[in-house]
Amino acid sequence: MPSLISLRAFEAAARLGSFKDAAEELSVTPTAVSHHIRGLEQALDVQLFVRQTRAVQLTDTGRRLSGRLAAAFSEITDALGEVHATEHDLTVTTTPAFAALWLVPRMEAFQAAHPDIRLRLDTATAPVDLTRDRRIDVAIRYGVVEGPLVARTFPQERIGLYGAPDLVSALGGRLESTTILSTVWEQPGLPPVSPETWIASAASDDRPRLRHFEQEHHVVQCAIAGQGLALLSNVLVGDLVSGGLLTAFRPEIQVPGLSYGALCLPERVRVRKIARFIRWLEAAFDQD
Amino acid sequence: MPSLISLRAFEAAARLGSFKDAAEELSVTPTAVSHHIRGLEQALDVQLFVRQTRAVQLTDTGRRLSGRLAAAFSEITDALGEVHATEHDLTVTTTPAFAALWLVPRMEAFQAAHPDIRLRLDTATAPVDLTRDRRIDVAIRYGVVEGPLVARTFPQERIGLYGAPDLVSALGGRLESTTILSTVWEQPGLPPVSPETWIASAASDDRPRLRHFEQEHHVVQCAIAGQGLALLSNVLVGDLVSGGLLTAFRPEIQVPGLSYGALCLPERVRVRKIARFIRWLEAAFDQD
DNA sequence: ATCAATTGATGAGAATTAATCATCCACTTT
DNA sequence: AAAGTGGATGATTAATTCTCATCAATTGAT
Repeated sequence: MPSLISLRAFEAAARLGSFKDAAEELSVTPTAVSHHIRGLEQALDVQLFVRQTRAVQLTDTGRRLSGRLAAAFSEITDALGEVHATEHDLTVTTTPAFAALWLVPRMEAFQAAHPDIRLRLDTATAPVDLTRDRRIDVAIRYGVVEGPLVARTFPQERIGLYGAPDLVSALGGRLESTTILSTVWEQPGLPPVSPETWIASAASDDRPRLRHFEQEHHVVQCAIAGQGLALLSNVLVGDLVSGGLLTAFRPEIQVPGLSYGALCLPERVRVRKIARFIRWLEAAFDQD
Repeated sequence: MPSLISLRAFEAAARLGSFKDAAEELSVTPTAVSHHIRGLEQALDVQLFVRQTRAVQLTDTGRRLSGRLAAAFSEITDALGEVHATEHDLTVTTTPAFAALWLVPRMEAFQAAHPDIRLRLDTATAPVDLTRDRRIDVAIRYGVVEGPLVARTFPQERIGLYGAPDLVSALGGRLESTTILSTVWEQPGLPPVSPETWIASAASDDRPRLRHFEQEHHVVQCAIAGQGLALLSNVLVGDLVSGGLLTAFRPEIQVPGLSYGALCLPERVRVRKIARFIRWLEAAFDQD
């Protein structure tokens, strides 16, 4: 059997119709390709190319062979790619807000710590069934943690009011003249905290305006723009507070929220890339 | 991309479940296989085998990869085999009698002259349509030579009576007491010579018995056994006469027969293996 | 018409890969 | 306990693969 390398050289030359181009694709010199193809022709005792001046042309036999070789090599490439993807690509699904406010800013650190794992984010809004869609490796969910999927629940969040620093200091602890920005939750029971809850916790008589958004993300943007106080989880606003974009309004009043949890199929908890990611998640939560 | 050789080593090891067996299949030492697979695992950063004592076991990933690699390598092997077959296997179809009496005894000489061409004989009795069945390269036909397929017609045969030497000398030129053995021809008009024609040519009044066979081959066997005189072509009996198995009865009486011809598709006359075979056929006919 | 540029062919030598050798190791069998 | 088995490892050798230096045959541009 002729060497596989010469077969690959032939396949590339056949596909590109040029030894020179094949050589370039394979990162070798045209000489190497020429040698390989000549050797192949001798080994098979078959003419594969008709040499013309400054050009080569496939024979019928060469064309038939190259077609099948192309299919075989592409199968090999695909198979290797699939292995790499399933071993080294990690797809995480989570809410847009958690992704944007917590995960994305930390992804670079994860990549630095695990350069061999490529993190892919799935931000489709519909809840994903891990048992169905095997392309998802890990889901980070908020609140309800049910079924056999739990891998790890992270510390309970605390919910408070956050606003742009200028606004917060201008208010001086009074809510009367401002707006509370909050999110409309589709799932019943989520979250356990509403603007009213917070006001009750603060034992305040103020009656601020209320504004509701579909997307938690928008709540945040609005708050940063100074248009009101956002009712948000400490987990989500942590970076924004450290960055000086937001600051807590009466930080002593924090209502307990729910928890984030990382979920994956039980049989996959020990898959290396998944175990690594969850371990990294734990450490990152602990650092907050 | 990891080296194709290590992929092949892995595929063999996966298929056989043993580095040692894979090494044997590939005609290398187990050490080489071990090195390759380790290198592959490092290149892909994936574990392919779980090493146990004196045994290895595929991981899930390894199994998936090896399956696809096996398909790819088998495609490569098949493609190479097909190329070799279409280039170096030459399938000839002809009549059973011509095959047995003329071609087969000369095949060895052809093989010696063209060791890179493997001659295959198709002795199916039904006439073959070369335009339909592309597995047949050359047909050697008798008599009717029609259509666009003619490659070469060989010299006209002569038909005479042949018998075992003892019988022929015992007869002393008289036909009365013997039997004429001949073949029943399915195609009308073939051959142009019947026992009656020969008797007429000999201007003989003898009335020998006649015996007809389906197969020309059987006529020959019967004649060799001394059971009568066979009406046969000089082409077919040439070797038997030189070998002393048969001898001509009244050799001066020879009726002209038809010709054998080699046929192939016009566009394939110049294919190397076909051209070589036909050239060899010509030379062999000339030698008779 | 000349001269550079392009594509491929060749043979010799360098560089890279692959294979082996010599040893180990962890068991299993006798 | 000794011998046998299947695999692992590192150093060394063998083999393959690639490049370099040159040629050759055109084509296209000046």
